[in-house]
Amino acid sequence: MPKFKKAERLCNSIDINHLFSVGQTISQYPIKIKWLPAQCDNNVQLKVVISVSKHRFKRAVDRNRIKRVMRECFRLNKHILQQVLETRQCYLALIYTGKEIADFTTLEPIIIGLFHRLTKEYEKLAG
RNA sequence: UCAAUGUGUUCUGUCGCUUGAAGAUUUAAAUCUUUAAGAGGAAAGUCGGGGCAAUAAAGGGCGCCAUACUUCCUAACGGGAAGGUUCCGCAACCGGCGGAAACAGCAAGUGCCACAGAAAACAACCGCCUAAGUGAAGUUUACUUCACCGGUAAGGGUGAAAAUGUGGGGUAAGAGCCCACGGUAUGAGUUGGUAACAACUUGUGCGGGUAAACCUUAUGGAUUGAAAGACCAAAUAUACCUGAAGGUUUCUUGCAAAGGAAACAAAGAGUGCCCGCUCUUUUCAGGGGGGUAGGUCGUUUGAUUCCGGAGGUGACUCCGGAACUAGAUAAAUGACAGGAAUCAGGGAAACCUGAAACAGAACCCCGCUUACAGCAUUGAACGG
RNA sequence: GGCCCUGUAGUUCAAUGGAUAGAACGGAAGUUUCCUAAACUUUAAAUAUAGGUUCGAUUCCUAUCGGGGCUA
Repeated sequence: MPKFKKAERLCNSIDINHLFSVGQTISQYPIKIKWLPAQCDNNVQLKVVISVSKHRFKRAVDRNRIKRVMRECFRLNKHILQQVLETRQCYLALIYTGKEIADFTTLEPIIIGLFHRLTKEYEKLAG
């Protein structure tokens, strides 16, 4: 069963700053992904930040809604990345750049496509 | 339609998140299994007030800020309840009802009042009056005219606002100068009321407005906010202490052994020299304080919620019983699928299609303000 | 989370409670020119919203809605 525990979230502010300053970007409307190969002590393959801009969505209800939908998409589809990574590790930041509130049904294919692109990029970088 | 009050849809399946409890695995932590719980009436705005914490404190004054009819409620408040007064409205008078009020003091001081207007505050520009006083002229010799000195707020196209209204007396002309009836401010007394205040009697007064202008009076307020604060504590550097290794030079106490102090950087000093020994520097090891990353507590048992009874016009209070009810921290409370109830449209019906607001806890309470679909209840001011 | 400041033409700024809210740049129209630029003339355009105090509010007060800053 796909799960999403606290250990898979990126909470350290130093790591987050490093990811946003050094990491590489791929994007497809309305989602942008920053990613960076990393090394960490734990046995976790992926560490993720999910972010929605306060500037675009002023009400907290809307932001929570989008973040929950994005988290659900990541939870159900992260096996695509995990197969490629095997024992290696990676930091991710999912950023929502759209202006309207999106459904689960519209977001899921976009995220699957982005993850497939990301696997190709990662293999190019690694090997 | 508007306003107020109440309510703020719900069930099942699969997968997932946070916290608590129990059990298992293993290495203390992590993982797995079972089970329980998991967003609002405003969680929002951050506008008042309080708890709590730190800092400063022996107390007081000035300053600054806030409040301002009365009594009460409350932990407290700029909140609330009941009442009073003034104003507005319900078509005028009376009563009644509905609504609003930053509702102490410009009769303490200072400032301001554009334009217009004689004048915007110690009112004399025009007008009215020459009775009294002085001078001149005329003649009827005690009068007239003129001038000076004056008197006067009754009238004057303005303005938001022009000096208490009407009538009479009075006067040279006038004037609360006097009188009557009013208006209004205030002092005293009586009655009613806890009080604000009301009614009546009586004295004194009446040169505008503005305090959401400075200000005066009275009352209250220390400052900063959980990112407060308390505790534990990697890595790195290290004050200090102990032990081991380990020099040189100088001074000093002492017969000597030995001890003390200072400097130097790779050794120095102590004996005439060497070995040895001692000290210092230095190096290593251990301890150790403060403290960063990080973590724990603060943190959810409280001015708590529900039920019943009693008191009070009411806000609210008291008594008894029962219950434990989110606790995240780059931030959980979700996703998908299928129903039920509500509303709208279509349809004879079965049913089909669509809609469902405002909005997301962050230390905790009490209020206020603002937003709000649908449903329910209540109200939306009259007689003589 | 907490604490502050601020809102005026399209933009940047003025205006002691007092006449029709002013200036610069920009916009529009015209003059000039063969055309453009420059220059000149004219013109449109604003007090965030809603109440209140006052004779009168951009200014004073209250609430709401925006914008910005500080605090780790």
